[in-house]
Amino acid sequence: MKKNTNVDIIDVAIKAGVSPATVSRSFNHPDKVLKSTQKRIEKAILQTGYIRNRAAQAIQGKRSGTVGLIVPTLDNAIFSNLIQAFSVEIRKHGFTMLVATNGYDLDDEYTLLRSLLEHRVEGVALIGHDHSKETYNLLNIRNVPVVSMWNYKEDSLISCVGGENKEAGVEIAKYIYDLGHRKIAMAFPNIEDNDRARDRKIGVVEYLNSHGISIPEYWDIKTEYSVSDARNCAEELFNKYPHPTAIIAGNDVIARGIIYAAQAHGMNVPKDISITGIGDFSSSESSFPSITTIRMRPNKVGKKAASVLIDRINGDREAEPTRIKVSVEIKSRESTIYLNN
Amino acid sequence: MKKNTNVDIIDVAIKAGVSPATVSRSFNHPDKVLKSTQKRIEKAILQTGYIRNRAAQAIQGKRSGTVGLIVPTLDNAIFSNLIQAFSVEIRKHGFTMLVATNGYDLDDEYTLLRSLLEHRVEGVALIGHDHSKETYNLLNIRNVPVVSMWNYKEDSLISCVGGENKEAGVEIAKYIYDLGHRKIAMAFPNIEDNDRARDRKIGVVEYLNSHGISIPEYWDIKTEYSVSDARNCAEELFNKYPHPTAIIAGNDVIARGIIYAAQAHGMNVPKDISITGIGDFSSSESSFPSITTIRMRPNKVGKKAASVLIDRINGDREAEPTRIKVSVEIKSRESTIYLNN
DNA sequence: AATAGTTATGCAAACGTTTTCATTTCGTAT
DNA sequence: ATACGAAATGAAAACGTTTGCATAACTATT
Repeated sequence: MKKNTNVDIIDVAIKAGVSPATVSRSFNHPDKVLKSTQKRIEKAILQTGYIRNRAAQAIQGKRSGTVGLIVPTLDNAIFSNLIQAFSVEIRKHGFTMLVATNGYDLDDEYTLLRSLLEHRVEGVALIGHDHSKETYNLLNIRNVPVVSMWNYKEDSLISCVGGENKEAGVEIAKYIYDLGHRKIAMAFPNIEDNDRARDRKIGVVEYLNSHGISIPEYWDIKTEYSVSDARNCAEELFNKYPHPTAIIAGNDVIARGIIYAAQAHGMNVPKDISITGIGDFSSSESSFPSITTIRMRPNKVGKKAASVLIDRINGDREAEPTRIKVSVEIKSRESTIYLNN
Repeated sequence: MKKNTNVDIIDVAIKAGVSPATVSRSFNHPDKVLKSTQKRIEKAILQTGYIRNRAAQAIQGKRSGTVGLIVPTLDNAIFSNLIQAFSVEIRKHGFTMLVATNGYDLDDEYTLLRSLLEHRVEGVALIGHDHSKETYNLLNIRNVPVVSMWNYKEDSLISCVGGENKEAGVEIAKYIYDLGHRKIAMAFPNIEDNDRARDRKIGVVEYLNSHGISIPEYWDIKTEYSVSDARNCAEELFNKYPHPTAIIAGNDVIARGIIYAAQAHGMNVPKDISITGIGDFSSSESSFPSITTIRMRPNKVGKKAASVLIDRINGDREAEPTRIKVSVEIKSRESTIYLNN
């Protein structure tokens, strides 16, 4: 079997009896090439096993055919739905996705962004609005099309697609409050450098405060974004402190961990304790008990963010940021119950 | 703020008072450049805001600094752990990852592979050994370093890192059999084009058959790889057919869905029914009940596969495939119980 | 002090495309 | 048949690096 790492556009051109320019045009501006010529070129491509070289294309300074994505982690369900939707949509438009994870570290994010720009991605997608000064600066200087996913902010510096996380916090707090709960705990991750979690938590706290409820320190659980850590933290609460009648979790993954902890502790969810999430990831509806949560529409956000990004890539570089607010909505399910005493 | 999309290696060279060649060398062969010269170059880079152009580097035909990854889906926990580990390791060696999802479609996979090769990835990682003729052919013709993750095969055509999935099937079946279960159901996804699932299922069926157990059609559940579909399928089983005392699921995600179905049906896991997974994903240990499963070490596989791939990128192109078997091991947890009647 | 060997740097030719501009070909109206 | 505009194609320069070869600047050896 002959190895052909080296067949180029010229070989194809010769085989097809045309010039390299025409072959190039048949890829990039097919309408400018005669149908019959295209056929000959396609045949030549098949015969030679040619694979076009995007690097050589990218060097022209125009298109690289790639977009970059930086997410905190791939390790759990949190961003899975979102990324999958984003990836599929991006692909539809002929782009390939470069992915990097920063482990919630903003300095690392800057390095990753640089690395993506070295590869001349045509656009970049990030999560949320908490990014380092350097990151914003670099995006601005290079004038890269960029979209932030997962949190809506009406005065964001960059385009964004997402729900309003503070509103999500308010909604879930209101829901729990309206069910009659007054002894309420929270479980949130570190809110520093994480605007989504911060906004949610602020929403929850502000709503409860304004209704005369303040959450004591020992009911203000700090957890990582993982089922296991959430479970551990919740178990500590159940073992050491008075039990609340409801726990508001920062997202569905955390909620899940808390539910496991409650069940392991012999409690019934929701009879003994109501637990809520935020996010509505794909398995939240089918778990048992299913999780009462705020629907943040990860699929819609991912898909929409992809098209916003592509529009900006193809469009006006100087335009105002595009900001799309995806409505949030309470999904009432089995993990919560009306408190009647 | 001035926009500088266009500063190149020559600008840096001028600023630093050296030739472009020296700047280039300071990136790629720093040992060949005087320390003091490097300092001047670094300073010039900072002053100009230069970001090197990997496309122009890639065009030399040597390094692109990227590797490609094709996975069936990003949508759930199945590959999350694996990809995260792979991504982190790849990054340590200065590579950026191009990711594509094929939705378990092998024809699509071929198209994606082509697309990755257009971007001149230096290596490719795939899942399992079921790939189209065209895919194998293309990999061979282009002589791309490649590694297959998640399934070990001693005579694989390409390098691989993973556990022996058939063995995993045998182990879990043996475990359930040894607990005294004889009325056993299975829940697997479509095994066509999916060697991992197929091998597991074969292992289960062969072991049980050789011990005189055959699984009736209505206990041979076909499900998708999702919590929700698994739950639906299991609910159908519970509603319509005699109950088995144990269900062997194709992976932990499916097991989770079945557990939810059982609980929703008022059963206690494991008292009323034992349920097992395969895989041991990060949340399997901390769920309630925790899942008895086969540990397939996704983190280790991802990390190891990354280093195998990098070794092959840097090493001998004609070498025999590297095959690394990651041991599988039963993790006995709460979702199973000894059957005493 | 002269020579050989070593190290650091520069020069210029590649790498494989895309695109502008020029040219040819074709169809159509006269 | 002739001229004209439109459509298709070709020629060649450009994109921003890397690298082999040549040269210059040292170091060490005698």
